[in-house]
Amino acid sequence: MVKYSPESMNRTFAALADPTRRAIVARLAQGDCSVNDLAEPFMDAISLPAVSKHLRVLERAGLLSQEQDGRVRRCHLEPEPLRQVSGWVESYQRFWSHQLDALADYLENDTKPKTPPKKRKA
Amino acid sequence: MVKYSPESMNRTFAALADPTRRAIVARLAQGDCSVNDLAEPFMDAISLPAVSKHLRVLERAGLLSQEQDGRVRRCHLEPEPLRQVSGWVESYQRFWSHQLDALADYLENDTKPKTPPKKRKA
DNA sequence: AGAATACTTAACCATAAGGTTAAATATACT
DNA sequence: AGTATATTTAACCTTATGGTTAAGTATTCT
Repeated sequence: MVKYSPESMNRTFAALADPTRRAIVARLAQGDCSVNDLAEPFMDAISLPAVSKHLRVLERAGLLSQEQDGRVRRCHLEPEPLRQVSGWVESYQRFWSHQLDALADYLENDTKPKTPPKKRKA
Repeated sequence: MVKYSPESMNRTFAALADPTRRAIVARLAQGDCSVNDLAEPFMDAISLPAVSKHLRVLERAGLLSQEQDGRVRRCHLEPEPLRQVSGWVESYQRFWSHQLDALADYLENDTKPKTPPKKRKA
Protein backbone atom coordinates (compact mmCIF):
# COMPACT_ATOMS: atom_id res chain seq x y z
CA MET A 1 0.00 0.00 0.00
CA VAL A 2 1.28 3.40 -0.96
CA LYS A 3 1.30 6.01 1.73
CA TYR A 4 0.03 9.29 0.40
CA SER A 5 0.60 12.70 1.81
CA PRO A 6 -2.06 14.37 3.94
CA GLU A 7 -1.79 17.51 1.83
CA SER A 8 -2.59 15.53 -1.26
CA MET A 9 -5.63 14.02 0.41
CA ASN A 10 -6.67 17.45 1.66
CA ARG A 11 -6.59 18.87 -1.84
CA THR A 12 -8.29 15.89 -3.40
CA PHE A 13 -11.16 15.75 -0.93
CA ALA A 14 -11.54 19.53 -1.07
CA ALA A 15 -11.61 19.40 -4.86
CA LEU A 16 -14.32 16.75 -4.77
CA ALA A 17 -16.40 18.68 -2.25
CA ASP A 18 -17.84 20.87 -4.98
CA PRO A 19 -20.66 19.57 -7.20
CA THR A 20 -19.47 21.50 -10.24
CA ARG A 21 -16.06 19.90 -9.93
CA ARG A 22 -17.55 16.44 -9.46
CA ALA A 23 -19.60 17.03 -12.58
CA ILE A 24 -16.43 18.00 -14.41
CA VAL A 25 -14.76 14.83 -13.17
CA ALA A 26 -17.75 12.83 -14.34
CA ARG A 27 -17.56 14.43 -17.75
CA LEU A 28 -13.85 13.82 -18.03
CA ALA A 29 -14.25 10.20 -17.08
CA GLN A 30 -16.02 9.78 -20.39
CA GLY A 31 -13.11 11.17 -22.28
CA ASP A 32 -10.81 14.13 -22.70
CA CYS A 33 -12.33 17.38 -23.83
CA SER A 34 -11.77 21.09 -24.17
CA VAL A 35 -12.37 23.69 -21.49
CA ASN A 36 -15.28 25.07 -23.48
CA ASP A 37 -16.87 21.66 -23.74
CA LEU A 38 -16.44 21.19 -20.01
CA ALA A 39 -17.88 24.60 -19.29
CA GLU A 40 -20.84 24.33 -21.61
CA PRO A 41 -23.26 22.59 -19.18
CA PHE A 42 -22.60 25.29 -16.55
CA MET A 43 -22.61 28.37 -18.72
CA ASP A 44 -26.12 29.33 -17.66
CA ALA A 45 -25.17 29.00 -14.01
CA ILE A 46 -21.62 30.28 -13.77
CA SER A 47 -19.12 32.17 -15.87
CA LEU A 48 -16.20 30.79 -17.83
CA PRO A 49 -13.62 32.21 -15.43
CA ALA A 50 -15.40 30.40 -12.62
CA VAL A 51 -15.02 27.15 -14.53
CA SER A 52 -11.41 28.00 -15.18
CA LYS A 53 -10.90 28.38 -11.45
CA HIS A 54 -12.50 25.01 -10.82
CA LEU A 55 -10.14 23.48 -13.32
CA ARG A 56 -7.19 24.92 -11.48
CA VAL A 57 -8.45 23.46 -8.23
CA LEU A 58 -8.72 20.07 -9.89
CA GLU A 59 -5.27 20.56 -11.36
CA ARG A 60 -3.72 21.37 -7.99
CA ALA A 61 -5.32 18.22 -6.64
CA GLY A 62 -3.67 16.29 -9.44
CA LEU A 63 -7.02 15.25 -10.85
CA LEU A 64 -6.64 17.14 -14.07
CA SER A 65 -3.97 17.71 -16.64
CA GLN A 66 -4.21 19.96 -19.62
CA GLU A 67 -2.45 19.66 -22.92
CA GLN A 68 -2.40 22.53 -25.32
CA ASP A 69 -3.54 21.70 -28.80
CA GLY A 70 -3.68 24.78 -30.93
CA ARG A 71 -5.84 27.29 -29.14
CA VAL A 72 -7.74 24.52 -27.44
CA ARG A 73 -6.71 22.96 -24.16
CA ARG A 74 -7.43 19.31 -23.97
CA CYS A 75 -8.40 18.38 -20.42
CA HIS A 76 -7.60 14.94 -19.13
CA LEU A 77 -8.65 13.26 -15.92
CA GLU A 78 -5.75 11.90 -13.94
CA PRO A 79 -6.81 8.83 -11.99
CA GLU A 80 -4.20 8.74 -9.25
CA PRO A 81 -5.98 10.92 -6.69
CA LEU A 82 -9.14 8.87 -7.19
CA ARG A 83 -7.11 5.77 -6.56
CA GLN A 84 -5.88 7.35 -3.34
CA VAL A 85 -9.39 8.23 -2.24
CA SER A 86 -10.41 4.70 -3.01
CA GLY A 87 -7.53 3.37 -0.98
CA TRP A 88 -8.38 5.63 1.90
CA VAL A 89 -12.04 4.75 2.01
CA GLU A 90 -11.38 1.07 1.44
CA SER A 91 -9.23 1.07 4.55
CA TYR A 92 -12.53 1.55 6.36
CA GLN A 93 -14.44 -0.93 4.29
CA ARG A 94 -14.15 -3.66 6.86
CA PHE A 95 -15.61 -1.21 9.28
CA TRP A 96 -18.56 0.01 7.28
CA SER A 97 -19.40 -2.82 4.96
CA HIS A 98 -19.78 -5.38 7.73
CA GLN A 99 -21.17 -3.12 10.36
CA LEU A 100 -24.88 -3.74 9.97
CA ASP A 101 -24.72 -7.40 9.11
CA ALA A 102 -22.25 -8.08 11.86
CA LEU A 103 -24.41 -6.26 14.34
CA ALA A 104 -27.40 -8.29 13.29
CA ASP A 105 -25.42 -11.46 13.75
CA TYR A 106 -24.19 -10.42 17.13
CA LEU A 107 -27.70 -9.79 18.23
CA GLU A 108 -29.20 -12.95 16.80
CA ASN A 109 -26.53 -15.55 17.38
CA ASP A 110 -24.51 -15.20 20.46
CA THR A 111 -21.32 -16.36 18.86
CA LYS A 112 -18.45 -13.95 18.67
CA PRO A 113 -16.94 -14.11 15.24
CA LYS A 114 -13.42 -12.72 14.90
CA THR A 115 -14.13 -12.05 11.31
CA PRO A 116 -17.68 -10.83 11.14
CA PRO A 117 -19.52 -13.39 9.09
CA LYS A 118 -20.56 -12.12 5.73
CA LYS A 119 -21.40 -9.09 3.84
CA ARG A 120 -24.46 -8.79 1.77
CA LYS A 121 -23.19 -6.35 -0.78
CA ALA A 122 -19.73 -4.86 -1.30
CA MET B 1 -27.52 1.67 -6.50
CA VAL B 2 -28.66 4.32 -4.11
CA LYS B 3 -28.60 7.84 -5.43
CA TYR B 4 -27.28 10.23 -2.84
CA SER B 5 -27.79 13.92 -2.71
CA PRO B 6 -25.11 16.28 -3.96
CA GLU B 7 -25.34 18.27 -0.73
CA SER B 8 -24.58 15.17 1.26
CA MET B 9 -21.56 14.44 -0.90
CA ASN B 10 -20.46 18.07 -0.62
CA ARG B 11 -20.53 17.91 3.14
CA THR B 12 -18.88 14.52 3.33
CA PHE B 13 -16.02 15.38 1.00
CA ALA B 14 -15.56 18.74 2.69
CA ALA B 15 -15.52 17.05 6.09
CA LEU B 16 -12.85 14.64 4.91
CA ALA B 17 -10.72 17.40 3.40
CA ASP B 18 -9.28 18.24 6.80
CA PRO B 19 -6.50 16.07 8.27
CA THR B 20 -7.65 16.59 11.83
CA ARG B 21 -11.08 15.32 10.91
CA ARG B 22 -9.65 12.36 9.03
CA ALA B 23 -7.60 11.55 12.11
CA ILE B 24 -10.77 11.74 14.19
CA VAL B 25 -12.50 9.40 11.78
CA ALA B 26 -9.54 7.03 11.99
CA ARG B 27 -9.70 7.09 15.76
CA LEU B 28 -13.44 6.50 15.78
CA ALA B 29 -13.11 3.58 13.42
CA GLN B 30 -11.35 1.80 16.26
CA GLY B 31 -14.25 2.35 18.56
CA ASP B 32 -16.50 4.90 20.18
CA CYS B 33 -14.94 7.37 22.54
CA SER B 34 -15.43 10.62 24.37
CA VAL B 35 -14.76 14.08 22.99
CA ASN B 36 -11.84 14.46 25.39
CA ASP B 37 -10.32 11.21 24.20
CA LEU B 38 -10.74 12.33 20.62
CA ALA B 39 -9.23 15.71 21.36
CA GLU B 40 -6.28 14.42 23.35
CA PRO B 41 -3.89 13.79 20.41
CA PHE B 42 -4.48 17.34 19.14
CA MET B 43 -4.40 19.25 22.39
CA ASP B 44 -0.86 20.48 21.78
CA ALA B 45 -1.82 21.70 18.32
CA ILE B 46 -5.34 23.04 18.65
CA SER B 47 -7.82 23.94 21.36
CA LEU B 48 -10.77 21.95 22.56
CA PRO B 49 -13.32 24.31 21.00
CA ALA B 50 -11.54 23.78 17.69
CA VAL B 51 -12.01 20.04 18.08
CA SER B 52 -15.62 20.62 19.03
CA LYS B 53 -16.10 22.52 15.79
CA HIS B 54 -14.56 19.69 13.83
CA LEU B 55 -16.97 17.31 15.48
CA ARG B 56 -19.89 19.44 14.39
CA VAL B 57 -18.62 19.41 10.83
CA LEU B 58 -18.42 15.63 10.96
CA GLU B 59 -21.87 15.52 12.48
CA ARG B 60 -23.40 17.69 9.77
CA ALA B 61 -21.83 15.35 7.24
CA GLY B 62 -23.53 12.45 8.98
CA LEU B 63 -20.20 10.87 9.82
CA LEU B 64 -20.56 11.27 13.54
CA SER B 65 -23.24 10.76 16.13
CA GLN B 66 -23.01 11.58 19.79
CA GLU B 67 -24.77 10.00 22.67
CA GLN B 68 -24.80 11.66 26.02
CA ASP B 69 -23.71 9.45 28.86
CA GLY B 70 -23.53 11.39 32.06
CA ARG B 71 -21.33 14.36 31.43
CA VAL B 72 -19.45 12.49 28.75
CA ARG B 73 -20.50 12.42 25.12
CA ARG B 74 -19.80 9.16 23.47
CA CYS B 75 -18.83 9.75 19.85
CA HIS B 76 -19.67 7.18 17.26
CA LEU B 77 -18.63 6.92 13.64
CA GLU B 78 -21.55 6.57 11.28
CA PRO B 79 -20.52 4.56 8.24
CA GLU B 80 -23.13 5.63 5.72
CA PRO B 81 -21.29 8.64 4.28
CA LEU B 82 -18.16 6.52 3.88
CA ARG B 83 -20.23 4.00 2.03
CA GLN B 84 -21.42 6.78 -0.25
CA VAL B 85 -17.90 8.00 -0.89
CA SER B 86 -16.92 4.45 -1.65
CA GLY B 87 -19.83 4.13 -4.04
CA TRP B 88 -18.93 7.37 -5.73
CA VAL B 89 -15.29 6.55 -6.21
CA GLU B 90 -16.01 2.97 -7.22
CA SER B 91 -18.13 4.29 -10.05
CA TYR B 92 -14.81 5.44 -11.50
CA GLN B 93 -12.91 2.31 -10.65
CA ARG B 94 -13.23 0.89 -14.11
CA PHE B 95 -11.76 4.09 -15.35
CA TRP B 96 -8.79 4.36 -13.05
CA SER B 97 -7.94 0.81 -12.18
CA HIS B 98 -7.41 -0.27 -15.76
CA GLN B 99 -5.84 2.87 -17.08
CA LEU B 100 -2.20 1.95 -16.64
CA ASP B 101 -2.64 -1.66 -17.63
CA ALA B 102 -4.52 -0.60 -20.71
CA LEU B 103 -1.74 1.77 -21.57
CA ALA B 104 0.81 -0.98 -21.16
CA ASP B 105 -1.23 -3.18 -23.45
CA TYR B 106 -1.46 -0.50 -26.06
CA LEU B 107 2.25 -0.04 -26.04
CA GLU B 108 3.18 -3.68 -26.11
CA ASN B 109 0.68 -5.09 -28.54
CA ASP B 110 0.24 -3.10 -31.65
CA THR B 111 -3.52 -3.04 -31.65
CA LYS B 112 -4.88 0.31 -32.63
CA PRO B 113 -5.95 2.36 -29.69
CA LYS B 114 -8.66 4.97 -30.15
CA THR B 115 -6.63 7.30 -28.03
CA PRO B 116 -3.03 6.99 -29.11
CA PRO B 117 -1.06 6.89 -25.88
CA LYS B 118 1.76 9.22 -26.50
CA LYS B 119 2.54 10.57 -23.13
CA ARG B 120 4.39 8.55 -20.61
CA LYS B 121 3.81 10.20 -17.31
CA ALA B 122 1.04 12.40 -16.11
C1' DA C 1 -3.16 42.77 -40.65
C1' DG C 2 -7.38 42.46 -38.25
C1' DA C 3 -11.13 39.87 -36.21
C1' DA C 4 -12.75 35.87 -33.96
C1' DT C 5 -11.98 32.01 -30.78
C1' DA C 6 -10.45 29.89 -26.54
C1' DC C 7 -8.99 30.61 -22.72
C1' DT C 8 -6.47 32.69 -18.41
C1' DT C 9 -5.31 36.46 -15.19
C1' DA C 10 -6.36 40.39 -12.31
C1' DA C 11 -8.97 42.80 -9.10
C1' DC C 12 -12.55 42.64 -6.36
C1' DC C 13 -16.49 41.02 -3.22
C1' DA C 14 -19.25 38.12 0.06
C1' DT C 15 -19.40 34.14 2.65
C1' DA C 16 -17.37 30.06 4.76
C1' DA C 17 -13.71 27.73 7.28
C1' DG C 18 -10.59 27.09 10.94
C1' DG C 19 -8.50 29.01 14.64
C1' DT C 20 -8.49 31.72 19.15
C1' DT C 21 -10.02 33.09 24.15
C1' DA C 22 -13.57 33.72 27.46
C1' DA C 23 -17.92 32.51 29.20
C1' DA C 24 -21.79 29.28 29.63
C1' DT C 25 -23.93 24.77 30.53
C1' DA C 26 -24.59 20.34 32.49
C1' DT C 27 -23.37 16.53 35.18
C1' DA C 28 -20.65 14.43 38.96
C1' DC C 29 -17.90 14.53 43.16
C1' DT C 30 -17.15 15.84 48.21
C1' DA D 1 -23.90 23.84 48.46
C1' DG D 2 -19.67 24.35 46.14
C1' DT D 3 -16.03 22.65 43.11
C1' DA D 4 -14.32 19.97 39.42
C1' DT D 5 -15.05 17.78 34.90
C1' DA D 6 -16.66 17.57 30.17
C1' DT D 7 -18.07 19.98 26.65
C1' DT D 8 -20.41 23.64 23.93
C1' DT D 9 -21.46 28.46 22.63
C1' DA D 10 -20.25 33.20 21.68
C1' DA D 11 -17.55 36.69 19.75
C1' DC D 12 -13.96 37.57 17.18
C1' DC D 13 -9.96 37.29 13.72
C1' DT D 14 -7.57 35.75 9.41
C1' DT D 15 -7.40 33.28 5.37
C1' DA D 16 -9.59 30.50 1.79
C1' DT D 17 -13.33 29.70 -1.47
C1' DG D 18 -16.39 30.64 -5.13
C1' DG D 19 -18.30 33.94 -7.64
C1' DT D 20 -18.19 38.31 -10.52
C1' DT D 21 -16.59 41.62 -14.51
C1' DA D 22 -12.99 43.49 -17.27
C1' DA D 23 -8.77 42.98 -19.46
C1' DG D 24 -4.99 40.16 -21.30
C1' DT D 25 -2.76 36.38 -24.15
C1' DA D 26 -2.34 33.05 -27.71
C1' DT D 27 -3.86 30.85 -31.73
C1' DT D 28 -6.60 30.52 -35.91
C1' DC D 29 -9.43 32.33 -39.70
C1' DT D 30 -10.25 35.66 -43.59
